[in-house]
Amino acid sequence: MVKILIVDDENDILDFLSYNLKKEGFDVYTASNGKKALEIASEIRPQLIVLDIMMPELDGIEVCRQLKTRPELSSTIIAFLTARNEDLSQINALDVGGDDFISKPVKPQVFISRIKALLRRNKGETDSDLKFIRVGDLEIDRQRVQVKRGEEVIDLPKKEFELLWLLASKPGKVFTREEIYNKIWGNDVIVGDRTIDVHIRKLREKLTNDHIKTLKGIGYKFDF
Amino acid sequence: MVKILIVDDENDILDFLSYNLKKEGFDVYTASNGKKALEIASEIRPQLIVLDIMMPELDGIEVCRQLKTRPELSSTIIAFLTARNEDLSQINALDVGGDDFISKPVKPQVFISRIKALLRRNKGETDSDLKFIRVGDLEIDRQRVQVKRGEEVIDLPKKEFELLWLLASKPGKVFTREEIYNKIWGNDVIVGDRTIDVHIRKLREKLTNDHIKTLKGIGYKFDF
DNA sequence: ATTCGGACTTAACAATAACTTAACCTCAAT
DNA sequence: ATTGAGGTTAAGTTATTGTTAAGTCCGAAT
Repeated sequence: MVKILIVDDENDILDFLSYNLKKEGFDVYTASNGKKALEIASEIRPQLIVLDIMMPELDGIEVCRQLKTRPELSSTIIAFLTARNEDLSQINALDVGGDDFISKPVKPQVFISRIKALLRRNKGETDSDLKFIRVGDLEIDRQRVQVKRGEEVIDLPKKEFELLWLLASKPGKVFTREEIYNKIWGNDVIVGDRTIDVHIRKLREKLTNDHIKTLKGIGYKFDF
Repeated sequence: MVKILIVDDENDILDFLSYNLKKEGFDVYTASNGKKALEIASEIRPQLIVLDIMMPELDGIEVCRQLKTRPELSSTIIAFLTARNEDLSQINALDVGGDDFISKPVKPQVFISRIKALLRRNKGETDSDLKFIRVGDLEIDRQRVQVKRGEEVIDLPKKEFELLWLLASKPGKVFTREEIYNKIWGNDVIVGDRTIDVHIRKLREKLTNDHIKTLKGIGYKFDF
C-alpha cells in the first residue's frame, strides 16, 4: 500500500487532506511540524510527502533539504503546499528536490489527481536501478529494450537482451553458467545444457564484434 | 533541459540575454524577427519564449497570438520584453496569452529570477500533463482527443486514444502489458488477455503507418 | 420506451516469433 | 586417440500475440 505523509501546522488541513487521501485507499500519516515530519518520515518511509512550505521553526524547504540528505528518503517524492499568493520567487524549492507545487486552497479532486500523477511518474523508473549501459561501441537501453552501435539499431528478443544486459552490466566479470541460469531463468526453471550456448551464439552473430568471451570450464564474460 | 527561445530584433539584446540564460544552464535559441520566431518555436517547442513587443513587421503581440493558435505551443509560457517607457496601456498582451512583462533595460539577476519564477509556476502543468505530442508525422492533441497526419484527421475512440497517447508520450520506451493495464484501466479493473491486442490492432489499422512495435514477451513500443 | 449504433470486451482460433532441444561438430588439453 | 567442454544447426515446442466475429453495454436519437 502506498504510504503518504502530510505535514502542515494547521490541523484542519491535515484532517481535510488526510480524509481525502484515505478515501482513495492510501495509507496516510500526518505530522504537525517539521521536526516530527523528519522523525515519522524516517520511520515509515513514505513514498510521497505533502509538505507545507510555511511552517513555524522548520519550514518545508528546510525539511525537504534534510530529507534529501538521508539515503533512505532521497528518492521520496515531495509535493509542496503553498498559499496561492505566496511569493515563490525567493524559493528554489525545485532545487532542494521538490517534485511539485500544490496551491492552497485545494480542491479534493485536483489534489488527488496531482498526487496520483506524481506517484505514477516515479513508478517504473525506480524499480530497476540502471537503465542505460554504454560499453565500447554499444549502447544498451533497457527502457527501449534496444541496442545501438552508432546509428545502427540492433533489436534483440527478450532472453538475448537479458543475457547481454547481465553480461554487460559488469564488463569483464566472469559469469558462471549457474549464475546466468539463476539470474535469467530463475532457480526453478530447468533448461538444457545447450540453451545458453545457443543464446550466446545468437548474440555473437548479431553483435558482430567479438565481445563475448568464453572461458572454458568457467563461464562467459563481456569484454571490449 | 529547459528550452528557451528569445526573440528580439536587436542582436545586442539577443546576445546579452542568451549569454545570461546559457550561464544558468538553459538551452537557448534565438530569433531576430517574428517570422523566424514562429518557425523556430514550432520546431523546437520551447517551454518559454522571451518576446520583444516592438519589432518591425510582425510585432510581439501578433507573434504571441499566432503561437497560441497552434496546439503544440498553446501552453508555452510567454514573457514580453518592453521598453520601460513604452505605453502599455494600449496593449492587452495578457489577453493574447502572455504570462509576464520584463522591462528593458534588463538587469541579469532580475531577469534570471523572473524566468525561473515563470518556469516554476508552470511546472507540473506543463511537463506532467502535456497537452500535445508530435511524433513522426502524427500530431496528437489531448484537448481535442484528436490525431492528425498532415491535414488528415483521424478520430479515435477514447480507449484507443489513451493507448496511443500513453505509447507516444515516451516514444521508444517499451510499455509492458501490466504497465498499460495500470495506466489505462487502473489497478482495480480486470480485463481479459486479448483486450489490449484488439485495441493495438485497431490503432495499427487506423494509423496506417507501422509505428507500434511488438516486443514479444515484453510489451509494446511506439517508434518511428 | 424502443431502437440504433458505436465503443468496448470477450472468446475461439490462427499465426508466429522466441525459445528449447537434440544430434552432431570442433577443438584443445591430456 | 580420447575426452569433455563448448559451438553449430535445424528441427521441434511453446508461449505470446494477432485476428476475427460475436456479444454486451451504454448513450443518443427517435
